[in-house]
Amino acid sequence: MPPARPPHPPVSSIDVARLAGVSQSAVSRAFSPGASVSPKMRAKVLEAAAALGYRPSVIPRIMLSGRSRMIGIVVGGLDNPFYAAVLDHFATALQTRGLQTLMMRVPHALSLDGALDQLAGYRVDAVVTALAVGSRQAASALSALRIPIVCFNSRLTAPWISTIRSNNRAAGRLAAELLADRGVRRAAWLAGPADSAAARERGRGFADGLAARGLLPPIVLAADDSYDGGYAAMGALMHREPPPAGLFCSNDLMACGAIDALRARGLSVPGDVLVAGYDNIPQAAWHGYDLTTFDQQAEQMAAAALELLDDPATATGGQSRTIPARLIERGSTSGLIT
Amino acid sequence: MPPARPPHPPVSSIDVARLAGVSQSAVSRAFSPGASVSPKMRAKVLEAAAALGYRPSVIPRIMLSGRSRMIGIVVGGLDNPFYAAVLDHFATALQTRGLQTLMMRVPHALSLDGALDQLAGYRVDAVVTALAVGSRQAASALSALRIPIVCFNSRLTAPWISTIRSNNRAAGRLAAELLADRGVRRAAWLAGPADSAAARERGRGFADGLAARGLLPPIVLAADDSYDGGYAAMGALMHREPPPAGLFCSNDLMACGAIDALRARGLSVPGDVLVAGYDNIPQAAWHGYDLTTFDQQAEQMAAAALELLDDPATATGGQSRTIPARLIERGSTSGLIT
DNA sequence: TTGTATGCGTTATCAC
DNA sequence: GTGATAACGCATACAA
Repeated sequence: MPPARPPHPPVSSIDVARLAGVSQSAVSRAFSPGASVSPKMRAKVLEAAAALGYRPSVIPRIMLSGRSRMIGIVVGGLDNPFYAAVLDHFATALQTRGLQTLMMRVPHALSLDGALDQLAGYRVDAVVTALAVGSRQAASALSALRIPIVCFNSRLTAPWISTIRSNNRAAGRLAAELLADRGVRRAAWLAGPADSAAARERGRGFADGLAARGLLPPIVLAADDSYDGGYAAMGALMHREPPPAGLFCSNDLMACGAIDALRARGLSVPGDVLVAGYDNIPQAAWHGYDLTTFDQQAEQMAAAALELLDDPATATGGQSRTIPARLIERGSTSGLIT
Repeated sequence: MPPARPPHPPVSSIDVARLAGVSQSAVSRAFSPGASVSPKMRAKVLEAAAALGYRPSVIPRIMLSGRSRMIGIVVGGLDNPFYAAVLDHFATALQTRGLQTLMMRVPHALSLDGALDQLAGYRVDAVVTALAVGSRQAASALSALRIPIVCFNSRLTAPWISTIRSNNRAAGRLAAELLADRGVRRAAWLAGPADSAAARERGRGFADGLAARGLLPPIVLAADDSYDGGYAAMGALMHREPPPAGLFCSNDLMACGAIDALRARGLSVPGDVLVAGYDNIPQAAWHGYDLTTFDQQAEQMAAAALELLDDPATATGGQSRTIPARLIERGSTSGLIT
């Protein structure tokens, strides 16, 4: 028994050739832009193709060329608008170049290699991920697949693995200086989950910046990487002690939660507390938050990733590009405390 | 000259067979779960495969089986958290079943057929889209592709095209009743873009519900389908006349904008104006908005779509399923106006 | 310009 | 349990 075919098999070039009374290669040529076909032949083929509803399959092309024109993208949850924006920009950029987006959603950073195994089976030309590659051991497993991989905001580079990063540490320093300039003497750092290297760098930069101004180290709050996490952490802090005058959050989602927690306790932002975040998600610009933040410029990150992948010399990995985060100053840090 | 191959061709089963000194079919069997291979043979093959970094390609399997195990999903912009959530749930559901997500992002609903042409070339097993199929003419073009298509919130069904809908009209009525029960005598409807059939139904239901209570028809505000659209439309209304006591918005994003516009004018929600939205995006639950809304239950919509596609009898289209929207009552409609 | 033949990497069938 | 072989749909080198 032959392998089970789908109930409605797609029309093949042979079907079209039969109907048009020509060879199968003629059909192929009629659909190939630069091929040598007489206009008459092309017309005959296209007519038969239209009658049957024929679409050339790219699958055999993948076998012949060894390139699928599909790029795998691995994301960890689109409930954070920043990741949704990254995916959005990336898919748009890929389509402009005639590439497809094979998307995988993974629950944890740990499942990255499992996802990559599957993507490798589909022979994706490259993989882009917002997830960090945790260990050097995981990296060598990925290197073994010999598929170009670009990570956003991961420190690590390796054969076949490149990195696009935001200048997290400098941004953290800048946040500290901004708050200090506004008169903040006592600041807090709302840290994300411990496994994010990028968030750690932002926190370190923030502490550096405070120290450079002769201020005390920040109160460090650990929280879940979400609106609720920011809300809960800020609420918990205020049970114990008076809130600091300045708050820097490892992302905007947490910052929005923190702001709402402060306001729920009757405090004003920026009247009583200045707040800054990171990512510049759309909600940061909403009038209810008007949040000062750092724009990671997702569009440029996507462009940089494709640039790395386009060039055979850099596609084999080991590259690192830094896209500077731009400070977006808004109302949440405009209150002047003196 | 043979066709240009990529600089680093993937390892094939023949390479593994050569290294292990076995036949190529033995390699295939070693990687097929239920095949008859001796443990010794399997071990030998797996060792050689690991040494070379071999991953079986699914591309030839697609050619033989006629099924790619890829589902195309066409979305129109992830800046709306609702669409991001739909995509998120869908990708998760697909992965649970071992299916891949081939994502396409299209600028306008008009480009749906262009996107489908490309997806057809990749021989996706089905297509799911949150975009509405505009005309019956467009539908017949899609039907010709003979690929199962599931549309969210489109009215139209056709051969190969099924629909998963929210009970928009009933929800609109319910919104009207809720506001009327709270003492609203004069209400407004913040309509989305004209091309959304779902939004139109919500508005019609809202008008129906107001009429059933003997109230005047709603003030209709046309706006862009976004936060800024809601903000601008609400702001413009207040330039002309006093705001209505109740507002129903065709989606949450616009509702958030409208709330911020009201507050920017010194009005309170829900103190002065009651507001309800649609979609139950995460931001609706944020404490700053606390927005009453209708949950479209994206997870169930995704499940229903897969159920339609799983059954060969329903995969060929013409089906319609309704997932009831659940009213989520929050603080934005809690003010009692008497 | 057009037709014929070959190969891409895998699975299924058949003979051993 | 194992190896040889056909087939999937298309693009290409070559022959006509």
